Amino acid sequence: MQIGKLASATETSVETIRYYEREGILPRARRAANNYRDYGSSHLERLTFIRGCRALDMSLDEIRSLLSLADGRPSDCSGVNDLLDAHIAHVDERITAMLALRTELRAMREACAEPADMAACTIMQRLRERTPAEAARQQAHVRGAHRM
Amino acid sequence: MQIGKLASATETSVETIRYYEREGILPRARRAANNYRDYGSSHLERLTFIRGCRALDMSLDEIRSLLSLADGRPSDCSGVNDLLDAHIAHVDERITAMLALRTELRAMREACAEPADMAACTIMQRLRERTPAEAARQQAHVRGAHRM
DNA sequence: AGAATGTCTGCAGCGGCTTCAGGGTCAAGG
DNA sequence: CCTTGACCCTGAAGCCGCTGCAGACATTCT
Repeated sequence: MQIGKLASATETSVETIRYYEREGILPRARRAANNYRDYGSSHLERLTFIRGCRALDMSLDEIRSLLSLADGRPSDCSGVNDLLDAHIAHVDERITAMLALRTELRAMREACAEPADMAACTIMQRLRERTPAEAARQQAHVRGAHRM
Repeated sequence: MQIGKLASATETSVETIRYYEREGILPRARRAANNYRDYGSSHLERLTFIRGCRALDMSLDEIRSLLSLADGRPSDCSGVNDLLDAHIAHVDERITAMLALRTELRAMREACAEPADMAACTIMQRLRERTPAEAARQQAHVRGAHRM
């Protein structure tokens, strides 16, 4: 199977597949005589798995962990459960932060129901008056990434 | 005011302030004789505004728009309202996506309540069986960025 | 004089791609 | 045989919003 077929079969772009290979998350394909990548069903399965995890917003590192847990010596799946729990907790945090954000945004927006003069615009006023402390309270978990 | 003081007054890192200057979102400070940046109250206000917007998860481009709306010829604030509406809509989309994501993750996790054999782990099974179509449904709005 | 602290510039790195430049390969049609 | 077009290749740069680092200069304190 050429890369284009694998791409359409998994609804992944060709570039993303090459990126996954560079990242070592998708094993290298063997090459045909013309140097084209040649994929088999194991690649298809692996990539399907990866894309499924990505759709659940796992990081490539989380996926790597999952894959190595799966490939490891026969064991129970408690490591998998733990990883999922941690991921769910992370998603929870983001949801909480985003809900608080929305509440605040809506409150601001409603305070300025009918367009006023720019100088009198309550939205702009509130933005100007924000203290760092207020601002800081939000910041933390809004952004999606898995940084710490 | 030196950059360090501005940084602590706004709870922003020194590097971020210099970054904002490079990006042209914070005007350049005049320089003291020793080439140190020297900030006044207008910079403090501007940076406070910027950080407030960032805490509301606006992109630097959105903030730029807001600032140019504010600096533009005396007008009403309907442009500001529109921008806020668009931003709120965007936040809504992300929340919806994240809630769906959480529902799915929880369902997966619960299906594998007590750790089983890896081969039998329902979590791993579901990850393996995911179709691209299923995966695609989520993808879209989970990620935070303002790309289209 | 030396140490600690602050500032300066410029550049590289993060994640997860996406895009681009500049090429090679191959099957179908004229 | 030659062209067209669809596919493939590599390597590097760009996206966002920072963050961190290296190496140098300034200032202040002891």
